[in-house]
Amino acid sequence: MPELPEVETIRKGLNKTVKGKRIKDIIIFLPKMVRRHSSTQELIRRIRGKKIVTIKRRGKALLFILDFTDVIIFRLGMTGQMLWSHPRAPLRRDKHTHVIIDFSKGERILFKDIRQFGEMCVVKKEHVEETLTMGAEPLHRDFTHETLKTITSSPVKIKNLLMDQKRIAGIGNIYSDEILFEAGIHPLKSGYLLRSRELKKLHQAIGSILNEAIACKGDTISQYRNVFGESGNYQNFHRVYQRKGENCHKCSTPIKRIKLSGRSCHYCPSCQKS
DNA sequence: AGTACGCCCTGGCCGC
DNA sequence: TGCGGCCAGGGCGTAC
Repeated sequence: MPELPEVETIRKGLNKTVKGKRIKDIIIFLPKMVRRHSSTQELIRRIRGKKIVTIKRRGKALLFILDFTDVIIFRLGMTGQMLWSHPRAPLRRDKHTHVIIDFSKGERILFKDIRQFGEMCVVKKEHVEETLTMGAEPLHRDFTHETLKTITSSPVKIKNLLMDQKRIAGIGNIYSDEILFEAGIHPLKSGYLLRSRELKKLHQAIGSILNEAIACKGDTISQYRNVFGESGNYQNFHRVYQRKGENCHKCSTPIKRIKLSGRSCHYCPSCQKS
């Protein structure tokens, strides 16, 4: 389940491997992975022969900036992977490889996705934002205490606020649980009930947890791998996520798990007060 | 407006 | 070495 830290790790790997290179061809094995296009032919036509200027990230989306006007947007969904295959390596396509981007000398990027919730599309640079409709970037310098205060001025439960991509981009189920534990805030608390001190802790926790996870090269619960096929390490440092019944590291109270809007939600009933 | 829930989808796991 | 049933959830659509 790639969230911001996993996508950021993949982005770095892509910039190490295929930045500045020209796309020789793109092969779509599963047409439904391509969204927002009348035909895959149209998408292929716009990508083939183009150079990748750089790879950026917006929330959980990867942006391949092409010369001169287009951008390829990839969303990895739950189980999407972007795997780099070095030049002259034998092609290893399994049934979950839905898209292959070919460079020269057999160098490739494989877009794999077991559950097929991922997607890709091509849009003009100036249409990226309106296509994604995402909120604030939590690691950007303009994500201030005031930004967070505005975002959380709502009766919506704080866990849902953090996961709402239109408010904050890139935080999913794992990191929202971890961030709320770190900030000592109960997941069911309404955003507008947060006191100034809690907002400050939440703002700090968003930065520290996401950066810590990036330093670990992401979180490998099951499917996540970076472009080199390597796992991340953050799963070894979970404070609450998938630790139902285990003791809280701070107070030894068993971690609770509840359902919220169809998603599992983990927290310490003692450390996280409503 | 906020929330619940179904849908897309596959693999892992459980019970028999 | 089955097999049915359930679960995981990102994002979106729909219903209340």
